Amino acid sequence: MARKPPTKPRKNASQERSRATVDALVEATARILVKEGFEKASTNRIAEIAGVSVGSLYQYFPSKEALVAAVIDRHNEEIMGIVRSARIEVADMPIDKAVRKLVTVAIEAHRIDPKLHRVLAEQIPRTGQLKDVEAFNREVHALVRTYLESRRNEMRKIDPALATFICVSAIEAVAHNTVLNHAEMLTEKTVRTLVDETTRMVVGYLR
Amino acid sequence: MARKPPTKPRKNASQERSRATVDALVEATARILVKEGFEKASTNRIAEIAGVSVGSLYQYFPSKEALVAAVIDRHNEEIMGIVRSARIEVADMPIDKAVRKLVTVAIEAHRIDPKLHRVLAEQIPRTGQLKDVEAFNREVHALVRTYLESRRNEMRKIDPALATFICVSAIEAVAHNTVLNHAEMLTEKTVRTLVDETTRMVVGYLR
DNA sequence: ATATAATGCGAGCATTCACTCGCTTTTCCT
DNA sequence: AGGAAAAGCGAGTGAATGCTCGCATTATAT
Repeated sequence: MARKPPTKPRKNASQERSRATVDALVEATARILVKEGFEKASTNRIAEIAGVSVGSLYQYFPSKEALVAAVIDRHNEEIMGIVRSARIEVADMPIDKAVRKLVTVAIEAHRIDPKLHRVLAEQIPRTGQLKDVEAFNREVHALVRTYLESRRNEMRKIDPALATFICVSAIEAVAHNTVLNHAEMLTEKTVRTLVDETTRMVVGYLR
Repeated sequence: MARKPPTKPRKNASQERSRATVDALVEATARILVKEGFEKASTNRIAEIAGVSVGSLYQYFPSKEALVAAVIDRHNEEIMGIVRSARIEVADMPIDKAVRKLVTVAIEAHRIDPKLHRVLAEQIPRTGQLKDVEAFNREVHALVRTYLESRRNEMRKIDPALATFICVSAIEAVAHNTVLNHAEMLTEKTVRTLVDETTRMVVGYLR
């Protein structure tokens, strides 16, 4: 992500300034993606919005793709933060409570920055970044699978990997479609109903 | 889709020739998308592969986007054909049989042209075409909802629109992820297990 | 046969855009 | 203070690409 130094930096140098530049670039990219869409996100424009020159941009990001990847990563990292802590919180809960929590978290996670989420889902051609996204996906699966394995006694006999695949697919799809279709017009009540129903489906399936 | 004629055609003229051209263009677009990806699909290249000149291309398609949209439409139409006939077939079945059929069909539909499906899902920036895809989506929902409404007596008390949303989301997600992750390495047995499990989840949820 | 419309052609235009490079400014270290 | 490295600059380059336009070829009608 950072530049390849021609020689090693003597100390930490003025890292402050450059980190601010990097942040500004990523932030500008995200803003353009949300407000004007992927097509308008040219490197020149990103640099302009970031208040930085194109030259500086290329000092920190080897390509436009890398910039978009950074935005995706930042967003995914935010989501994973929530998911990871939910996984911990859920560790000692019985299945019905746990599933409810996970479903809630899934919807919450998708609601972090719905506009950005939408752009990432609809407009970004996944080329190369696929590996990163897949990694996050695998982590989610692993997190859920270990939980299910720890609660085998509350469940019917079923392959944990398979159960994970089905449950995660279903939960994610509901969360995803909810956010995409109903955008930001989502009442508390609607969300609760959705959570109730999805929980019911998943719990009913597991045992 | 067709050109705007400067004057009305006298008869049906040599429509044969032009229809062949249009077909060749759409087919070439699909082939390039599958074999070389979206980025390589320039209008010049599409024309070249179709054995047609760029000029002719623009006689029938006002833009590159229109060409891609045609490919998407053709693919969606193929899928909808299967789904529509499944809906009819399912009309008089009880819920468990019907759901099983619909789940099977969902996976089958996604398996029609997995490579194309993957490219469309991963690489095509949805800009403008959104409306079309949304229309297909709405039709699927309508098809399922009318079925559920006709079987209300076999189900617990539940809002049909909500039930449709949850079931369709879940089924589509399983089908989609199955095809995307496991590509074309899918044994009959695996598919049957997947169908069994998904059916179990959905039927259990509905009643 | 001749006129008219339909279809097809493809070199080239105009534009966009990712990216480079030579240079200046800022920061750090001694 | 002075020198070196880090950070920043932005006009310019080269390549790609969507699309046009004037002309050529083929089909249809009279």
